[in-house]
Amino acid sequence: MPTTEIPRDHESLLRGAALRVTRPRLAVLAAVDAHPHADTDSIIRAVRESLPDVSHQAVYDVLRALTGADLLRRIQPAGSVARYEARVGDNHHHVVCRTCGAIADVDCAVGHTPCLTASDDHGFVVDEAEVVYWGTCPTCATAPPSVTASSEGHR
Amino acid sequence: MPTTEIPRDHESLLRGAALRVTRPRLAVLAAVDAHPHADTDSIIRAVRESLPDVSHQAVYDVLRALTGADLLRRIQPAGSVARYEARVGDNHHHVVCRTCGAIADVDCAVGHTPCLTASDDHGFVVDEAEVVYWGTCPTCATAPPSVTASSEGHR
DNA sequence: ACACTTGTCTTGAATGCTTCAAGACAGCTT
DNA sequence: AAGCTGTCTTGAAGCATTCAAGACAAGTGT
Repeated sequence: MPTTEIPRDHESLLRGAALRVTRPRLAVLAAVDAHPHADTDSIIRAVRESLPDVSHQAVYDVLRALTGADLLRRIQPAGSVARYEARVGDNHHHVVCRTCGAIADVDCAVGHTPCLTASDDHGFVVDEAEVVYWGTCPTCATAPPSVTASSEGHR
Repeated sequence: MPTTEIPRDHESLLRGAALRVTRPRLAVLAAVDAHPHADTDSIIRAVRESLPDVSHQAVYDVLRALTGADLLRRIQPAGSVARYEARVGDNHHHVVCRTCGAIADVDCAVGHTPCLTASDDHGFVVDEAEVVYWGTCPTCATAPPSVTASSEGHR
């Protein structure tokens, strides 16, 4: 994973979305590519490895611009901060660990937006069905239940 | 049927969950019953109509206790604050309006936890599948786009 | 009934993610 | 190269939620 290389891929992505090509934007795209499902803070730290002086505000701004242009996807499971991923266009879902918050991708079980059909949509015009699988990741499942971690669920 | 009460009343619900019966808790249960999908602030205001002096902290605490006892369900669509509903036990999902944030219930399309089977669970032990349908509610669909709303972002 | 014990509520403050605002600056077009 | 427009920097505020410690009341046993 050559992080020093300037990926022309990202540049054309930005141009294709009619967005200006700036170093913070390229760095954010690279950071999200390198760290899927990373939260904003991780992205900021990753970006600052190549651009030490970017402001957090710039990152927030870039993330919003890229999300609005459908170059990035923002996911936010309940109880978690905002996270971003570069996989867009395909409709895939996520498994979230209740214990540690780890996220993994899950391709749609049936393959072609099956859940999009709600039984009764109450007149809503539905354009997306988001599925979140809640469970326990392998690491937390095998780890011995610590006092602090196990009592998180209900006190 | 001499002494048997319908266990629907809130007091027996609390006792059944080994929780003390207090006025704030009864008021919170009543408020959530009256306002499905209400956010914390709405619940606080509703509770204070009958108990003007409850602290917000008490409501947060009660909501956490009731959620932990599975008497309430906490839902939190991305970009929204925490909301609570009294329907528990059945696995139903939600439609969320992108514009105004309105939420409506949707019974599971297939009826018996169908989405629980992920194509590849990455070793996660999945115990729940949460589905959120994103779209536009009837009100926002018919409402003419306001100046402020249209300039928010292009989508 | 009475006091005891434990969990609940009140008060007050802090935390942290995210956004707002105004000016400086740089990318893109002519 | 000049100008325009959108982007980045700086600084600070907003708001939902949580933490902490003490006061208080709901259950429980004598």
